[in-house]
Amino acid sequence: MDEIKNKLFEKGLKITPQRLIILEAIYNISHPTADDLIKYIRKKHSNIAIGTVYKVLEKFIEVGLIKKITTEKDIVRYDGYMNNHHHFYSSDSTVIKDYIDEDLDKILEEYFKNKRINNFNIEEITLQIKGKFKK
Amino acid sequence: MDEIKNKLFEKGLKITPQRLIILEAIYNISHPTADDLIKYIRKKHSNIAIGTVYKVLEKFIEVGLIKKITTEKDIVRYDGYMNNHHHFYSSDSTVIKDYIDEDLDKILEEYFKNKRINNFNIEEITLQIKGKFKK
DNA sequence: TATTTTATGAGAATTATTCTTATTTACGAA
DNA sequence: TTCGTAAATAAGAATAATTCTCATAAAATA
Repeated sequence: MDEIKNKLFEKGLKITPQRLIILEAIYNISHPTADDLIKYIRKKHSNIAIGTVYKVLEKFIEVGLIKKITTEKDIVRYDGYMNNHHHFYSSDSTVIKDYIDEDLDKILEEYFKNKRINNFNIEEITLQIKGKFKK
Repeated sequence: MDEIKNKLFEKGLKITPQRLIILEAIYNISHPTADDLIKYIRKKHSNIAIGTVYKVLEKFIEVGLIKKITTEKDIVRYDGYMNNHHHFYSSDSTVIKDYIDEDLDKILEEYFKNKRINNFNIEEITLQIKGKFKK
């Protein structure tokens, strides 16, 4: 729990019980929706407000503690893993899995450096890999 | 307009005025939301029902006429361009631009063929390239 | 400890999407 | 061409996700 406290501190955020609980929940659930987080948190802390969760998530994004994940759904998902990585998306369920591949990142970086896209400043490249998980 | 009629026919869909109007609108707006489409369509055809637009979009996806685009927002965007392609996402606006690059597609296909990801059947790889458009 | 700023809770408001039901329409068969 | 039927549409209610408002509470810091 002190690690989490530290993360808030490093980003210059005030340390509140709600923020500690929410950040820990993000680390414990894979790519959660706001609702996933609320349900998870309310098992132990029944009185956290929904609006608070949304506000805290927004703040975390602002300071770079978490990111939104892109999906096709009208629901937002969050990701607490901040190193560059990609995602496998199940085409027949809502499961999303991280895919970390630094070799690939280098290949892409090199590719686009040579490509010289001239009207766009690339900040980040993320692959969405759609398909089916084998059981 | 006959091309659009033909697209519906090829997919075995009944040809209705609403479907023709909606599909044409999709081709005329870049990566529209349902609301973009409704507003655009209602300029000329004020009596199309919102529910109809959603149902038609769903049907179009089902038969492979359009796709949903992944975004970070709790709003769904649609894309009528069905060849494999990637997207530039503006990090300071909602603008999305297509990026077509068959060389890159081949490189990625090759890369993942060699990589032999063993618990996942890849169906489609899409790059999200985030950054800023230069003015 | 007092002060000030910021965060939180509660619930109303808003927005996007889905659902329901009655009516209408497209289109193949007669 | 007309008819029958399954499918599509309109209208609006219902739902779900998110944002907003504002009064209260709690952090940080002087």
